[in-house]
Amino acid sequence: MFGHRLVADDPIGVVPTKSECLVGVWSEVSDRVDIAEERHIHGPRLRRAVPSAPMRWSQLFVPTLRDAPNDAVAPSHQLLVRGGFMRQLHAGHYSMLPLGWKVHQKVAQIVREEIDALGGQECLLPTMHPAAIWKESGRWDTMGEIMFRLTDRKGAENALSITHEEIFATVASELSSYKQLPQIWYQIQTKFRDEARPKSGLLRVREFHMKDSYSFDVDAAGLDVAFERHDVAYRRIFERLGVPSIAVQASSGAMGGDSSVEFMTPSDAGEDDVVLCPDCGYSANIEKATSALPSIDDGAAGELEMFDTPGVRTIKALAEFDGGAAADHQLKTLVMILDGTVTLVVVRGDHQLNTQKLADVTGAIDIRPAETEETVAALGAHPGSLGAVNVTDHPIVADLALQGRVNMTTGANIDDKHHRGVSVERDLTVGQWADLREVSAGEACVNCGTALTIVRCIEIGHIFKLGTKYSEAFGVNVSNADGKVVPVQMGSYGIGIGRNMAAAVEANHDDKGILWPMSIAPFHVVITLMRVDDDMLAAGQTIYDELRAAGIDVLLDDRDARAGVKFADSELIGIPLRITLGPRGLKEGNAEYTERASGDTSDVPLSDVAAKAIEHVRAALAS
RNA sequence: CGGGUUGUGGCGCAGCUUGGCAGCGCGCCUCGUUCGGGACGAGGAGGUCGGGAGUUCAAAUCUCCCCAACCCGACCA
Repeated sequence: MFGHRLVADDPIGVVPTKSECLVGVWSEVSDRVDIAEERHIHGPRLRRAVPSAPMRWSQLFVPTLRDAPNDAVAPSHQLLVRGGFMRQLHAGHYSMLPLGWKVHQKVAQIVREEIDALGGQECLLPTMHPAAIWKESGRWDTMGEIMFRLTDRKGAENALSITHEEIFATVASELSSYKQLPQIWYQIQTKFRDEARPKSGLLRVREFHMKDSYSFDVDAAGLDVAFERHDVAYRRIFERLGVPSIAVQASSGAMGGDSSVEFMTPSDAGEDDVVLCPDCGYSANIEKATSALPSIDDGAAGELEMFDTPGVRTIKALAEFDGGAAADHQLKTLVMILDGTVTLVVVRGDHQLNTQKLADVTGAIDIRPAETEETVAALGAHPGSLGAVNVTDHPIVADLALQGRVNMTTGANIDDKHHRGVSVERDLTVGQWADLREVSAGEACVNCGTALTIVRCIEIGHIFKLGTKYSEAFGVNVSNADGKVVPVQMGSYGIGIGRNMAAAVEANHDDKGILWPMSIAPFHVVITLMRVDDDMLAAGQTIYDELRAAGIDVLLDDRDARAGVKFADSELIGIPLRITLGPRGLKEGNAEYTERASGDTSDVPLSDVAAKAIEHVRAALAS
C-alpha cells in the first residue's frame, strides 16, 4: 500500500534510494529499484554530466495518438499533437507537455547561444506594462486590437507585452556616453498578441515565447553593424534548427523604422507570399516586392470623352464591351477608408492593390474598403462606374505604373457611364504617387528581367532598423565623441521560439512522423527493448549509462508493449537514432542501429554500439 | 469582423432526416494466450450528447438564444 503511494505521488527523480526504504516495500515496485540503484551507483557522476532524471519511456508522459485530432490541418500541428508534444487549451494557446517543452528549450538554447555569441546580454523584462509607456511612444493607440489590455484594481490601464521596444528604451535611457556603446540586450520571454485568427497549431498563436533583442549604437554605421551581425546570427540559428531560410526585403509595419529583413521558410502552411528571382536572387515579401513592367504604347493623348456603358460593372465586362478597353488600358478606382478619410486609390485595371503597401506609403493605421453606401455618398455612383477624373474633394493615391499613361478608360461616377481618353496626370488630381500594386508571378525582375516566382512561406524571423524613433520618444541620448548629445540608433530583432519549432517540423517530417534534426530532437537516441526482461533491461541499461555519461540525451523504451507500437511511436516522435535490442541479436552479441531519417539499419556489436551512437550524435551536433 | 464547417467517453466517428434504453473502432483496467512493425480472447471502467431556455408523456434528435473550435477571407509584427 505504502509502496504504491510512493509511485503515485513521487515524481521521477525524487525517488528515495534503496537504503532509505523499508525492505519489502520495494519488492512491489521493482522497476523503481532499478532507478534507485542506478542513481545510487551513478548518481554523483550523472548529476554533474546531465542534471535531468533518468528517462524511461514507461515513466514519461508522452500521450501519443494514433489519429490526428480532426481540427489539425498543418503537418506540424498534427504531428506535435499526435506525438504528445503539446495540447491545445483554447484557440492560440497551447500547453507544452514534457516532450514539447524539451524541444522548445533546445530551440531557445540555440538562439541564446548565437545571440550570446554576437555579444548579446540576456535580460528579463516584465510582460505586463503600464499604459503610460505605450502612450509615450504613441503605440497605445496605433497598436489597435492586437494588444491585450487590462485594468487593475485601481482602475489603471495595463498592456500585456506584444513587443518590448518601449520597455528596453526606458532601460536604455540610463545610457549616457558613446563609450558605453554598442549594447545588445535581449530576452526570451512570453509575448501576447490578440490575433484575429490564431491558426495552424504553433504557427500563429496568441501566447508564445519570443527571443527579442535590441541594439543601441551611437550612429547609423554602428546600427548597420548590429543589424549585419544579427543577420549572420539568424542564418546560423536557422541552419542549426534545420529550417531552410530565405532573407527577404520586408515591410516594417507597426514597428516603424527605415528598413527590415524577414527570414522566411517555404511551406504551404505559411501565410506570407515571397517574390523570388531564380536568377539574380532578388527576394522580397509581396508586401514590398516590385517588378518591371513592359512599356505600353498609348498613342497620342486624346480628348476626355464620356460614353454609355449600360450594365458594364467590371473590368472584364468593360474589356469585352464594344468601344471599351483592354484591362491594362483601364483605371481601377478603389474607394478606401483610411483612418476615417475617404480616399481614392487608383491602379491599372489588371493590377491588384496590396493594402500593406498602401498602409506603408500613407501611414494609415486603419484601412478598409468603403461600404457601398459610403461610396455612393462620396462619388455619386455605384461600384462598377467609379473613377477619379476631376475628383478634388477626396485625396487620390495612384500607382506608379500609371505615370504618363494616356488614353485610359475609367468609370465616370455616373452609373452606366465611363470616360475614355483619360490622361492620368492631366485629368486626375493625384496627391500621392506610390508603388501600390501587388506583383504577380511571371512578371520581370527589376534587377535582371527574369520571370519572378512566388513562394508561400512562414515568417521565422524579422529584423528591423528602427533608427531613432524610440530613442527620441524616450530620451535615449548619449554624448558622442564630439561632445554632442545625440539620440541612440536602435534596432530590434525577433525570433518566435514555438513557431520555429513548428517550422522545423514542417521542414522535416515524413508519413511516419517527425524527423527532428539532432540539434533539437527531444532525445538523440532511443534504446528500444523488444522484450522487457532482466537480460534485456541489463543490456539496455549498460548502453544507456554509457550514452548518459557522454552527455547524450537518451530514452530507454522499457514499456511492456509490442514491437510495432514501440517502433511506430519512436518514429512518430522523431528520435534520430534507434538502438534496438532483441532476443535474436542479443544472442549473437549485436544491437540493431537505425537512423530515423533514412531508415538505414545495421547490426552493431553490443560493445561498440554506444560509441557509434556517441560519435554520430557529436558529429551531427558539430555540423 | 464577413463566409463556411463542426461540437456525442482520451482520440477518430455513427446515431439526428422520421423524438422512444447513448452506440462503434482505437486507447484504458483485469485475467489468459501471445510477442521483431500499431496482436487475440474473455471480462470491465469511462459520456451533464458544447451551454441555457422552450415544445413534448418523452429531446443527442425538434425550436430559439448563447458559447467554443476549425477552415477560407479580411487583418496582422
